[in-house]
Amino acid sequence: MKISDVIESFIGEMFSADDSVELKRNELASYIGCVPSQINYVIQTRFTTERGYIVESRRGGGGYIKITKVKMDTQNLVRHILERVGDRVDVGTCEAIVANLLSNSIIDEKNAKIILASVSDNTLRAVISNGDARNILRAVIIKNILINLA
Amino acid sequence: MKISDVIESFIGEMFSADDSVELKRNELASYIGCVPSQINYVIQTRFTTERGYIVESRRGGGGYIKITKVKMDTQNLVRHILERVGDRVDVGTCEAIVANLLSNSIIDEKNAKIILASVSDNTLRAVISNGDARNILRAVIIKNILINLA
DNA sequence: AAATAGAAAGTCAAAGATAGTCAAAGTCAA
DNA sequence: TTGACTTTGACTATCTTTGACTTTCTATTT
Repeated sequence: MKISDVIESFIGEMFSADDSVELKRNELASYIGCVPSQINYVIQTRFTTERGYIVESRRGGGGYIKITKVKMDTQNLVRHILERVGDRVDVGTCEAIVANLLSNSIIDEKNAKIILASVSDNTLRAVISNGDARNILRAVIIKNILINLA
Repeated sequence: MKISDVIESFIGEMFSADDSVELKRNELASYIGCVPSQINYVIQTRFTTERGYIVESRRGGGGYIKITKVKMDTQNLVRHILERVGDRVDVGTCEAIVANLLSNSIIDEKNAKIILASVSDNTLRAVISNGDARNILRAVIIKNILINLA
C-alpha cells in the first residue's frame, strides 16, 4: 500500500466524532515514517476543496494543520454547486447561484451582497483584464466561499 | 497551548465589563510565567489598531500598560479601514479587520467566514502565484466588500 | 534645583519551532 | 516508453520565545 494512502486513511480515521481534526505535521510524519512534506502532498491531493475539505495552518511554535470536513446536511448542495461551477464561471451564473441560495434561506441578504461583491466583474476587472482568467479566478473564489458556508 | 495565546486570552478576559484594562507588564509576566517582553509581543500582534485597540503606557515607577477597545459605528469604521487597506493588503491584516468588524457587530460569523474565504491565500494562490499581486487583488476584493457593508 | 538611584516599560535581534515550496528522482500501469 | 502519480529532501517562510540592552519615569538625596 502506498504511503500516501496510509496517511490519507490515518487522517480520515481521525474524523471519527468531530468534523475537524488538527494535526502536527512533523509529529504525524515521524509517527507514520515519512518526510514531512509528504503530509502536504496528501493534503493537496486528497483533502481538497472539491472533496469538501477546508485546510488551515500556522507555522512557528505551536504550529498546526487543521482540516475541516463539510457537514453532511449541506454536503449534497455544495457538491452540486461545485460541479456546476467547475473550472470557470461567469458573473451571471454566480448571481443565479446566490439567488438560489438566498431563496432557499441558506444565506441572507448581507451574505449575498458580500459574495456578489467579491466575485463581481467590477471588482475583478480592476486586477485581471482577461475575461477568461477572471472566470477562472471567480470560480476559485466562489467555490471557497461556498465550501466555507457549509 | 502557546504561551502567547494564554496571555492573549488572559488579557481578553480582563475586558469583561469595562472597555479598557490596565496592567503591570512585569507583574503579569511573572504571574503567567514568561519574560516581560513577551507581553509586548502579544500586544503588538493581537491588540492592534486593525483589531480595534488603542494601547497607552508609561514607564518608571507606577508604570502601566492600558489597552482600550474602540467602539465605532459602521460608517466610521468602514471609512477608517478603507483608508488603511490602501493598494495592497496581506492576509493577516484582513483577518484583523474581520475580527474588528465582528467585535463591533457589523458582521456576523457567517459574513466573516465568507469574507475570509474570499481573500484567503489558500483561495487566491490557486490563481495568482506572485505574493504581491495577490495582495493587490486582495485589497480590491476586501475594499469592494467593505463598500457594500456601509 | 540638580543629581542620583531605582522602577518600570520598550526595542531588537538571535534562537527555536513549525509549516510550505519546488523540483528532481522514483514507481507503475497502460 | 511514456505519462501520471508518488516520494524525497534541500531550502524557504513564518511565528514564537528569550534576554541583553535602552529609555523613560518617579522618588530620594544633596
